[in-house]
Amino acid sequence: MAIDRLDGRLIVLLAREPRIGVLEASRRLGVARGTVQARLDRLQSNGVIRGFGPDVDPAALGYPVTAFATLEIKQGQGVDVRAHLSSVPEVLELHTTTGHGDMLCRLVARSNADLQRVIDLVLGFDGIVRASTAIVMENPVPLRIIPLIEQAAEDTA
Amino acid sequence: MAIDRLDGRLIVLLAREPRIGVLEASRRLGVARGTVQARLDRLQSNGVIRGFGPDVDPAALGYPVTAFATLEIKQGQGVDVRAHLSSVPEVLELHTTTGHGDMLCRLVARSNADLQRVIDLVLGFDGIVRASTAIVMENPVPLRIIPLIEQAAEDTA
DNA sequence: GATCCCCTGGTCAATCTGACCACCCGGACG
DNA sequence: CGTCCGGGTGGTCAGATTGACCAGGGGATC
Repeated sequence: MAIDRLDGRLIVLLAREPRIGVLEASRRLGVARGTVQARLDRLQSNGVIRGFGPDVDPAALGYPVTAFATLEIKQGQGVDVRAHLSSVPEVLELHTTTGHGDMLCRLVARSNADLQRVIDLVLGFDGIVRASTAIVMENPVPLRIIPLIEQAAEDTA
Repeated sequence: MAIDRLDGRLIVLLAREPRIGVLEASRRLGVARGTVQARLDRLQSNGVIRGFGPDVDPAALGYPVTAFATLEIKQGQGVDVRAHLSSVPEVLELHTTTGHGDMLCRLVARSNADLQRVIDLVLGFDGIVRASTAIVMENPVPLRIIPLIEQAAEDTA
């Protein structure tokens, strides 16, 4: 979808200060409130903005350990493995990929020791041939979207 | 932090229906509005809920291709590599990890062809010895937090 | 038994929302 | 050249929500 500079500024503004309402946003952006409302509606129906769900920190919840596991799947077991993995709460996301592994998943655990339990849970399923796990030490760039927004806004404009 | 069942239900409710306000949430949960307000305040100051930023879909922005790159870094170049990667908008997150690679990053691109440009951008920096990229085909489990919340709420309770 | 913390149920003024409206502008088009 | 149309502007409106209070009730703890 076309994201112009105003859309970009609006999203960035919302990302930086989620609490501000439509009215305040319109003041900051120097446009009429109706404009901001219309843009927001459009961005949401476009699917550019999926929603404003709470941003939960697993670490604060007691799951400070993050790891990525690359899984190799037995031919034809894909569907079952997905179902299995999606039933494990500690699996935060799962992707099927090209390359060495067949799937990549993000895990969290209460501790390094607890990670063993989680990995056992994940692997305790027929259909997974091999797994290799990388524990996250630092997170120099936390999941972000602002720079991409800004680039998209520039590109379109 | 301690997350009891009420906190859990509150977060899940907010995650499912971000639009509802404190008042409606209190009705749904069957507690007083002040209680919900107090819980929310606590969760936010605890850092359990980081905020309510817009949930932006890179695909809808024109970046439908996602990939994960495992990077191997030349000894002592870590800091510079991080700075370099954080300057690339298409790098959505970056982790330092144990295991085969030294870093893992999530990339997006406008197309498979464009991914080449992004990878060249990422690798166009002295200090990265080797990189292996896995393109995401499907995303059977999109980044989620609800199941973990529910488990954490039960564990504490 | 006394104390403390949390939740309850109520009120209040201030604010924001979502919905309208008439009007104006620039670009596209016949 | 004139017209149409989408988008932005500035304004109003009633209704809903927020954030701030308060006194009181329980339950848990010591």
